[in-house]
Amino acid sequence: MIYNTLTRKKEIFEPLHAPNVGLYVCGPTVYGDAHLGHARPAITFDVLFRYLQKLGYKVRYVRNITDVGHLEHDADEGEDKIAKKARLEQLEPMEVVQYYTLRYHKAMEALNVLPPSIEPHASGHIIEQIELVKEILDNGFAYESEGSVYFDVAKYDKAHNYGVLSGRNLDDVLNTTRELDGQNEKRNPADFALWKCAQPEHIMRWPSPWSNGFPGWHCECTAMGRKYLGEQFDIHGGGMDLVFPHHECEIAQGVAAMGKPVVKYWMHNNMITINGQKMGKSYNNFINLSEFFSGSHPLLEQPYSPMTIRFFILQAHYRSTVDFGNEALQAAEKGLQRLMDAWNTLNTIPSAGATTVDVAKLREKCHEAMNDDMNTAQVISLLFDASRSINQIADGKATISADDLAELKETFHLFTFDILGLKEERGSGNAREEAYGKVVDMLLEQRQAAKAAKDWATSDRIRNELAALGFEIKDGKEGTTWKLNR
RNA sequence: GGUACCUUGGAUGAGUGGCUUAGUCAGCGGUCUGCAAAACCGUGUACGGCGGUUCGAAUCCGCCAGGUACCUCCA
Repeated sequence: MIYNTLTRKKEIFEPLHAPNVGLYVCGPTVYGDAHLGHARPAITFDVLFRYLQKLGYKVRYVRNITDVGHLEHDADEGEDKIAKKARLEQLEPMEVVQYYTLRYHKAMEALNVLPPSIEPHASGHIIEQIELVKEILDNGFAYESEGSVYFDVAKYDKAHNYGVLSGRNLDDVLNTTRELDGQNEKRNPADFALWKCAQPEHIMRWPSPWSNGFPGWHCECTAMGRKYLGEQFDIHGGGMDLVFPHHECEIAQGVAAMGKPVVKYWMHNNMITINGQKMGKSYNNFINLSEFFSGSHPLLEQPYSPMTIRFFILQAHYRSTVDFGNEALQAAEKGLQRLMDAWNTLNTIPSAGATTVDVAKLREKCHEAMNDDMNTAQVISLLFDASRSINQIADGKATISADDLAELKETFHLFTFDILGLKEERGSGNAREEAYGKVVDMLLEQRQAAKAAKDWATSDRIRNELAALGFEIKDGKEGTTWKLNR
């Protein structure tokens, strides 16, 4: 069962072409560093991707990189964000795209988000987008004006129904649309651009039958979704803030071009808030993921590891807002540690005759929770229940049979690592080396104390055993130093 | 103004008619321990307000209060 934004109900998930599943998720616009808000859909749909695969589906997961097309209305011209940033930094647009795409991938990897099956760039699918615009024009749901092409919302609304996803009706949209650039080129203020004629200073542009320009910002998902997942596919996901207008327009484009709805299930994750307000670029209250990892942001009391953030996000249901807070993050950090400790304990506990833990029921309830619109919070609470049982066994207050122990290990691993995508974090290379180095220093302090007490047996033993491990100990005038010869 | 949604204990956050006052973190008491830590056991207070439906509501309905998002690029 998954919640479908289109019907506002939980529905049984039935793929169009089982065992294949098509999943499309709106990816980032690569003109800035990924922030906590970007982590939410990436992690949410990563878990969905993982779970569907575990259920035996063959999933093709498409997550795009938006590197063209988003108009910026607060700028004086209809210049897209990538191009604007590029001019400011005196870089080629594709240099900006490359830079932030790599940074995004790095952050995703740290969060243990699996790469999608296909990660198409909008700039690499201009031809498909032009094709889409042509089809909509041919079907009469668009018109050309001054080199740009606009979607005729009023005409579409009569034939089909505009606003099915967001629950709007056209009159409301008309009454509330603000004055925008190029409004005079449109027949109707609610019409949206399919192709935009480029202004002279606009550096990202492509030739088309209408003008040198660039595609409207809803085209890419429709065009690329169709190319890789077919004219109809199962699930389209993204943040709730994309419901209108982005996804609404996608639906309209798809129907206008192909005559039928493209997507069967629409899934939307909720926002992450900070002091009750959405975290976003436009509010200037966002915290980059790299700042979380390093703790370098005034609002952060300490660094938070990628897994802490992943766990923090998964502790809430994906359709609920989650409020950022140091106290909450610290609670997540400790909770995650408890879970990981339990896993390590699980691998050491002995089995004995009778079982006092109902492993089969645990597994069943975990599946139930996942099947109930991906209730990861519920799954985590069940894993904590299992952790308590594990600790009880370790304490000798409960027992488990060999079969059940194996089953528990498998179940625990399946949900914790394979489906929720958590992983054990040990310190990074440098942090570990530093810690090991300090241990050597401690031993040398012990040796120094032994030497001071003229306990030569102990001091020599420490030196010889360290030497055997490859540590060269050098007693100098200024004290003892060491290095590792290996 | 329109549309959608939210309001659960010190913090966070599941639940959506009785089977759960979930779980985590924090607090308190205990067991264990040379001391600690971890672990285990026990423990408190919650469902925004007011009505209604019902044998029974945090859960359904209505009204009120407060809040958020979208309507403009946004995850």
